[in-house]
Amino acid sequence: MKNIPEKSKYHHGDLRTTLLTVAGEMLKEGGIEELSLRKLAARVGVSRTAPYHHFKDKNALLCGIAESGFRQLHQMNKSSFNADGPSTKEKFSSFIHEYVNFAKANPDLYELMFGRTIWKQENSTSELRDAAYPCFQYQVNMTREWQQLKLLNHSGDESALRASQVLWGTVHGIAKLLIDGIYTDVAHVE
Amino acid sequence: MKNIPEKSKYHHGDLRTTLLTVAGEMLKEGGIEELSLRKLAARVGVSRTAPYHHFKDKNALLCGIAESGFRQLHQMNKSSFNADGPSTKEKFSSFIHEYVNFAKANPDLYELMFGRTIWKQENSTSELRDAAYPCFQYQVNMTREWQQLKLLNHSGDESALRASQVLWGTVHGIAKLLIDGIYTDVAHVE
DNA sequence: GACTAAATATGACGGTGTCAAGATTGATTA
DNA sequence: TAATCAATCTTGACACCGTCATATTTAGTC
Repeated sequence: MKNIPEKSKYHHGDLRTTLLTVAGEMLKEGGIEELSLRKLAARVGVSRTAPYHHFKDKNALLCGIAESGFRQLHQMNKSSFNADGPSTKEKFSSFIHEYVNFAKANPDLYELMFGRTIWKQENSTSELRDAAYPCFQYQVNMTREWQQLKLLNHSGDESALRASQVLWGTVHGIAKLLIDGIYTDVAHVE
Repeated sequence: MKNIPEKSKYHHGDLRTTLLTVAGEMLKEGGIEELSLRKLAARVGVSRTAPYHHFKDKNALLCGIAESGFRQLHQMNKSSFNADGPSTKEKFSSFIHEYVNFAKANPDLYELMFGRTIWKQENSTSELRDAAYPCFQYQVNMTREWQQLKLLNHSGDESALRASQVLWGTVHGIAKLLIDGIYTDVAHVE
């Protein structure tokens, strides 16, 4: 796992990355309320204030976690959309499934990514936005193609942006209902 | 506003209700992270531990807030659905608008009501469930009627429950996107 | 009027985010 | 090589927070 450490003790060498990784683990284990900077620092084996040299805030740390979540999601979408084998329709279906499964597999991460905590007010880091917006944009692009291929209702003057918002809204809503345990089956999506 | 107090000082007389009201105000003002039991108690003019005689937990207080939110939403749906004047189609449209506007007007309350905080694990109070489930059920019933009136696609063996889940998921997703400021216009919903 | 139970208050404990000031180290440069 | 410096990490401190145990006050009841 670790190849660089084992040398010094004082300087960790790769604290920022380690913090993000371990924080992600803690988020998955106990949800966001179990994620404290102090416990995180203890778990990494570093003093309580060490993280402050890599993240301005707890909020900045959360933004960092969400950021990597968006990159992961974006990557997932790309490889799903650009797959060679399956037909467009199959790829569309698999996109939906993958999206919802991502949310279901990482409920707390998903809630963090799309929740109010990091987005409201001026909380969002510029790095977060740099990771999230391309991800959003990619979904708009996907929607545009699906529209052109008549896979989606291109009713009237519906722009790709609006269609994407509706489509994404639907998927997002279903994902959230799924996360909160009200909806349990992923078998039917269209 | 207040008619009962001004008598004793030690016994508030209606603490539980007051706590819920003021907590709701604080939620609206500063979001959930600005809502602490201590500040709430101070604002109400009572000691820090007084609320514990009316709510077991902070979580129980949050459940109480969400509970009244669900009752409000349920009431809104009922009066919208049972209105006399407008046609069914108009009522359907107004239901959607009202729902989304409710979310937009009370973003933090909405996030609390449908968020992970109070629903995950065993956090939800039985009183909360007693307020929320009928609200959910009512939406299913509304959907069933709309289906029967051919206002919604009754494609194949789609049950009312499933249709409701999809419809509600869509509206919910759009509402959340709206709250987080990505989506700004409420003009087009169908 | 005495008693009981509910409502409120005070004190204390461990946990949290974060700032300020000092200690340690790796890299730079003279 | 030796000195310097900036980055990194630590320790100490502060103000919050949720919550428990205990004492105090009051309202209602017999």
